Amino acid sequence: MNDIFKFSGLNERAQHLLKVLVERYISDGQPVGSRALSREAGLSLSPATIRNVMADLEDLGLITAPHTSAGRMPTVSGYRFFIDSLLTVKPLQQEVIRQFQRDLDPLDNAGEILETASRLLSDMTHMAGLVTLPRREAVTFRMIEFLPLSEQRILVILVTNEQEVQNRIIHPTKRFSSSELTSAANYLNAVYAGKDLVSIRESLLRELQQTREQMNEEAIKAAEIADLAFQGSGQMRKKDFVLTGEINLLDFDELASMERMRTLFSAFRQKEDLVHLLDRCLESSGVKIFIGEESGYVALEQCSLVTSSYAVDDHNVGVLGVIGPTRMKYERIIPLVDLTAKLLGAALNHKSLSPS
Amino acid sequence: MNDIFKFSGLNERAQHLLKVLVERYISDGQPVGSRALSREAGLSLSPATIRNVMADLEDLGLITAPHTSAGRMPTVSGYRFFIDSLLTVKPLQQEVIRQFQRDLDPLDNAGEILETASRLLSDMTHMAGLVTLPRREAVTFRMIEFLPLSEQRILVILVTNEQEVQNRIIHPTKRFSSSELTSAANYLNAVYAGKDLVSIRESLLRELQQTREQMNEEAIKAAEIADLAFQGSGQMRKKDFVLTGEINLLDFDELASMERMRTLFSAFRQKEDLVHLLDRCLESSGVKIFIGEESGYVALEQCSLVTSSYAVDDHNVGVLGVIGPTRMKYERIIPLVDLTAKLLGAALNHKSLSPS
DNA sequence: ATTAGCACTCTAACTACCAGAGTGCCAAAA
DNA sequence: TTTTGGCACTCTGGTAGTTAGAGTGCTAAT
Repeated sequence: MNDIFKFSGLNERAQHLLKVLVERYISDGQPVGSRALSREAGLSLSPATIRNVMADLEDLGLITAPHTSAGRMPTVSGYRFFIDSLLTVKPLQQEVIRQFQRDLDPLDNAGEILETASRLLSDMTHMAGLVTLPRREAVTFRMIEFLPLSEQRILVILVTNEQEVQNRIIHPTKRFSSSELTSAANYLNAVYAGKDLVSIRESLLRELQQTREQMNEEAIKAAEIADLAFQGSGQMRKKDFVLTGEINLLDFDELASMERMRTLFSAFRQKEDLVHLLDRCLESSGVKIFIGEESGYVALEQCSLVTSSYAVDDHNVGVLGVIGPTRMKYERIIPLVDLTAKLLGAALNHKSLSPS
Repeated sequence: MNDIFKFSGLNERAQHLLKVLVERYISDGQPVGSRALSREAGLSLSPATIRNVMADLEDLGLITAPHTSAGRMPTVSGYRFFIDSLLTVKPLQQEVIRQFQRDLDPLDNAGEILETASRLLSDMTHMAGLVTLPRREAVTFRMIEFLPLSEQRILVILVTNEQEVQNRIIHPTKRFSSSELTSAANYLNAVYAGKDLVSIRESLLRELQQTREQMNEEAIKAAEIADLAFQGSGQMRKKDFVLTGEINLLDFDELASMERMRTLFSAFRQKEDLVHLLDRCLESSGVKIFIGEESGYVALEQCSLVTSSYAVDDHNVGVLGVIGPTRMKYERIIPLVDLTAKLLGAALNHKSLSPS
């Protein structure tokens, strides 16, 4: 925003030339020279004039030349200004929207929906698609069920708010009879339905620490087994996000050095940094863009990240987006990400729970 | 085997030289010349003599030279002969074995065990690790449970033979009361426990086609809902195998052309070919090796695949292995793959079911 | 059977050398 | 004052030539 202010002193013409330059660079990846720009811009100005303007743009740090006798290419600031003020996004074709719906609508399990959203993103953009799992703080308890498998092993089925079913096997030290289990389940279902998992765990711990006499037999048993059952149910997420189409990134020659790829792929593996970056997008809605180093992570140098948060019940619960070379067709990518976020939210909203 | 026969006419000395040559080539990736070989082989033969032998080996198609004035490197037949007759495998260090056990033992869910096995393979070998999911034909039914979620949605929990729990949501057209559901579950559990899923489906279909009068009310209801529940339970596998450490492959310069990587990675994506190849390993036990084009798939050119099947209850149910450059340290990789297969089988054997 | 010697070949690395593209600047034109 | 043509300059990328080094095959001597 500061930037917009700073650069808005640029006259129409300079802005227009910058726009054309960026577009041209994005579409063929070569530094753009004054000749090419003069032809392209439709302003009937001679290359010499263009050169003057380009020199100004370079002074402002918006474009740069890899060496004296090459054309110019946008800097990060150049891209930023282009995206914030110059870009004219392309409305999506109806057909695309319909296809997204066709792909997402029939699914009725959260895992597949996320997977499909990610795949749609990567397929449509030919870059890497990325969808974080919906965040779990808001997980509320719906019902629990115990199935005795053998003497010492009990299968716990935990149904949470319309999103998913968790299975877990516990090995209680005490023995529980089949009827004790059912009544424990009944008790828990009655008392805790609708509460969120974190507070349930707290309350269970409290109960167990209380002097036992105050509680009836049934409640104690229930609390004991429930304590086991809920253990670790909070942070049981093994995955942080669904990433698809990483391979597409091999196709971009600006990224296609082995070294780059290696760092990029290990960044995908490590996840922490990426997750942290994505979490920062969770707060506010709408499309966000990180250009190259802007993200603050070296691995993403030369890459841009276009993200949007998605919402369930009007709450932002996750973030999705695409990762690709800085030199990407933003005017097309942005609406795609936006659309996907909206449709993903919608799909999760009225769909039901699922196997993971 | 044919090959062994064919080449066994080679005298001791030629075989020994071939062995040293292959080892040397594997360890530094450069074609090996007569000078180097004469030094390395410990036979106190002059380079000239070595050259004569090398010429013979070349005539037999065991080694080849990339151009006139380079050393020789093994051909596929050369590798084959080396592996089948010349290789001396290194016994594993106790420490390694213990680490594998440490990593695999504490896990109690099938998914994690497979994942860990694959990761162990890729980490220890610095190549790509691969574990197919245990095959499902042998899945037997243990118990089923129905949880009504809402009017039209019922959560089905299907527990199979110690391996895993499947969740599925069905939308029956008829309404089922809570007690109908429990009695249906009881009925199914009583009748079908221990049978395999395929035959259960068949038998269910048969029952449904029979004239209804012959069956009691309960059985009909149960059959109807069970039919829904078992639908698609056979081929519900979304994944065919667990693949880890693909990224490691970027580190090998013989594979590190973008073009190679692309074809390789799309082969991983497509899966069919790879799965088909792996399935061929399922029949027999023991370590199998495919060198380069031997596999019959172009994508694996320049790669070798070292596999072994793993068994549960003395039945081979899956295949695991590593994919890496043809130029890999077989004497170390082979026992590693072997060990992993054995330990994976063991871990699956006495471990219990799991969330997927 | 082995080896030394030698002529030969092929690669990889370095140099030199344009041609092409593009720039910056200056002075003339508008 | 803005625009433009002209010109000298610079940098890259490709091509050609050269050379050192590694390795070979063959022959003749051991």
